[in-house]
Amino acid sequence: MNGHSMLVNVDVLDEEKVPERELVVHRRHELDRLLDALRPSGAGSADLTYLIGPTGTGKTMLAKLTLDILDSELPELETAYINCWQHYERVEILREVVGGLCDTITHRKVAATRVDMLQELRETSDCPRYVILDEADQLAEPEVLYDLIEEDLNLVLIANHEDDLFQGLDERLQSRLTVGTRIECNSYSVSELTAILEKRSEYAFNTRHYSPYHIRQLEYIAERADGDARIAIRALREAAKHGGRELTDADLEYALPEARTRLRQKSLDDLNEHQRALYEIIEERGRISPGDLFEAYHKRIEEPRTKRTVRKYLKKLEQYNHIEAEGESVEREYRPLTGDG
DNA sequence: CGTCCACTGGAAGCCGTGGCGC
DNA sequence: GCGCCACGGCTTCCAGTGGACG
Repeated sequence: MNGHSMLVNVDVLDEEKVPERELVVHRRHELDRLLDALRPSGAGSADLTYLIGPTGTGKTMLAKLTLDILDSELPELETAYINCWQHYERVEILREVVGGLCDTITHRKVAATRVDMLQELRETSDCPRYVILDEADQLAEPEVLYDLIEEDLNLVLIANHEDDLFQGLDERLQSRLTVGTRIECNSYSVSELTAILEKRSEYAFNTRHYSPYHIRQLEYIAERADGDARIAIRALREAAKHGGRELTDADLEYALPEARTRLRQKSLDDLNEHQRALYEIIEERGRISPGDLFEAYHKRIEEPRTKRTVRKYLKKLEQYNHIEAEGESVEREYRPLTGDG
């Protein structure tokens, strides 16, 4: 890139970091809509907003950025961000919500029952409160939504597909949930992704002039990223780390698969050795019955866990979209999921 | 049909850890 | 420093489900 390409701001190429507002190029409309939807209108009625779209389309970024902006406008508001992949049981979610919203360093952190926590929420309700439930379609017990909308909270639900969100809910709750604002984040087009990358590299490399060659490179990354901004941004970062003063095509060829592996690896890192062994076996076999899987796992690990625990691990792997379970009972089979999302 | 078998996931109990009050 | 106690990770036990087989 343009003579001296020094990476001056790595954070800009961190797909996890919430970017500055001016870095947002292709979600400005959605950002405004979300801000409008969430800004306290005075009515004080509980609000419900949906952010729907595939992975890597800026949903989490939008939600977090919006709360940052609102927070700077009205510092007294309280917010909680919860990723439902990490926490997906009813009490867990409530605990996180209470922890985030009620900064009362609860003397009784004990009080772990649902009713107690709802009570706690009710007692501390004088300022606007916002709860983001990310990956909300992963909720094991969507009834928790019922608890939350009862409590005059502003809920932002993030999910890939809206349908998944409503599965297995009783009609009463379903009709309560259909009233919210829907904001869709579709997959980025190649030109949108290119624009995002241009903006990012402008800040990351502190340069404003691109050679046509450089633009062409960003385009190339964008073409290969499947509309997923995380992959694109990560790839640019890997390329910058790999390359010298100027990015070469070889840097890009290295960076693209590297970005995917890294992103995948990052979620695999959350697994413990048992979960990883199970995943590896499933990946090696391609397709395996629970019995064979347990047997193979038993051989591979020195101190294997019991079947019951293994089942919990497998459930977790399913939650994380690393594997997929098919069929029931004796016909059950596990198989790996490679593409993400 | 009834019985067996493989499998899932809920419930309860065990135990080590870590925070808290004294 | 000591004892208490809740919590999380794990196990054990079990009810429920659905295919296979006599």
